Amino acid sequence: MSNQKPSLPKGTRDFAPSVVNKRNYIIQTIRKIFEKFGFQPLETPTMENLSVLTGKYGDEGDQLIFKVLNSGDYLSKIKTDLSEINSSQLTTQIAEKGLRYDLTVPFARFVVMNRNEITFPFRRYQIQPVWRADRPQKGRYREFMQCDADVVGTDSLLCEAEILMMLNEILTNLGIEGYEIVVNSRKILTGMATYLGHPGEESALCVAIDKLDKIGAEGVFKELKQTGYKELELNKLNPILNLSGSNKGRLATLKKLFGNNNETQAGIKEIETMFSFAENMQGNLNTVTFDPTLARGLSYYTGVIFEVKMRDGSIGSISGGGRYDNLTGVFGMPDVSGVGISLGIDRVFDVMETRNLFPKEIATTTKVLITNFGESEEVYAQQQLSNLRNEGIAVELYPDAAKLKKQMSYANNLNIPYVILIGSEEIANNKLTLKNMSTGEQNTLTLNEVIQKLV
RNA sequence: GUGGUUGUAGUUCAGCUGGUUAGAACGCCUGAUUGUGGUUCAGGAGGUCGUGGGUUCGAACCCCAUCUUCCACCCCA
Repeated sequence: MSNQKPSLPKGTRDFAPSVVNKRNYIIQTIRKIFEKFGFQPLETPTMENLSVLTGKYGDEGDQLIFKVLNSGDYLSKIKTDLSEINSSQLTTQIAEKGLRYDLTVPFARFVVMNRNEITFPFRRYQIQPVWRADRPQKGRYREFMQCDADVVGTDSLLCEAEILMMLNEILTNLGIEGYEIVVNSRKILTGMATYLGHPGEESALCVAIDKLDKIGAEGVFKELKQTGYKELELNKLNPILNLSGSNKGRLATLKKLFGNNNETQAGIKEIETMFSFAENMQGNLNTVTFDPTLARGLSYYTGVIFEVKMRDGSIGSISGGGRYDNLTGVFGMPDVSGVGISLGIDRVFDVMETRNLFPKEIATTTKVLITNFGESEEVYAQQQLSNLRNEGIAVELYPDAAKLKKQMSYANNLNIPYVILIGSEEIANNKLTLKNMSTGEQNTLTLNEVIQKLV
């Protein structure tokens, strides 16, 4: 038999038990908070029909969708001459399914398909992996986990305000500091294009203006000139790029600047309303920055947009989202407004790992190891094992009568917090010796005393 | 998708202009310590140098291809 070297597809990873425990810690924290805000869980299939996915993420996005080859002898079913078609035409003939690219579009599809069963407004959260055929980099994987919370069926800005609250609560609970929730409105960007004399051309503006941090005002201008913006028009952009002061001050300045530009004023109003709702709920707005140059996000956003980034710039955004007024429209269900955010737990993980933010005790789910002294102690040990499990304590008995040193280092390496020693003395007195592995302290106790300490 | 970069022990990395048996630290195993881990000490095991070709008397080192890693662009969690 030939010896083949095992390997993993590019951009995918195994998660060892200690890593899964850390990821679960993040997921549980997020889930708990999503549920506290009234969101209900939803899961959708790994695969969607390509007709559902295609065209929702722009041309670039379409290319990043992993396609799933049709089953059977798909080649024989091709009707056209292979030499006359290109790869993308071939793709439509041999692949009708693709892997989920995000959780928002499958959610929209679900809402449309189940519109008669759903009670609106519908709040759901969804925690599942998604796949993108992107070129991997740090914090960028081909398979990664997204945690989404969306509300559809209302255009109330209460939802946006709640998103700010949830993000704060999640990140604070995880112990993450130095993050910034950046907000803007797509309407402000649309209005900005009009204001600069290019109505309806905000996408070029968005692409350029979003890079302000990276390439500076000159870079933005240079890029916009290439797409048809003129020097004179661009000068009007300066006061926007140079906004300073508090969120309220910036909003006020912008309001004056844009005068009777209705689109922009509507966007500003949205942000103001969102802020005041959050204030009513005692939300912390110190972590929130209104930035009219934030332009990230997928093409379907129409209202407020969000992005969470680390102030030290150590990683790309850890969360993004916004309001989309017509996502269900493409599936034949118009006039349904939705808003949501997506947290990338792989990036949250990377931030927490580099900053050592994971509590030590989550490294394992096992609470206690019972040592194995050999055949004569086995019966008693197995009984105690069962007694502890019946109390809901996560416990394992070392399966072999290995040297105690080996059993102890097993518990130590796996970060199991307690060890119970059962030898002839313990059996004779009907007791257990409980050792705390972090303090080294140990006591001989009755079963009930042990249970009280461990529960 | 475009351009660049990386790959040597379980892990992180040395390895000179191509020249004998490829090194270190940490980890692992054994013992000091037959009822005590995390510290200490003594000893030991472990590598087809990512993979496949090529150049050469000779390749971890040079060339080509391929996979992988990371970076920039694009885009994004």
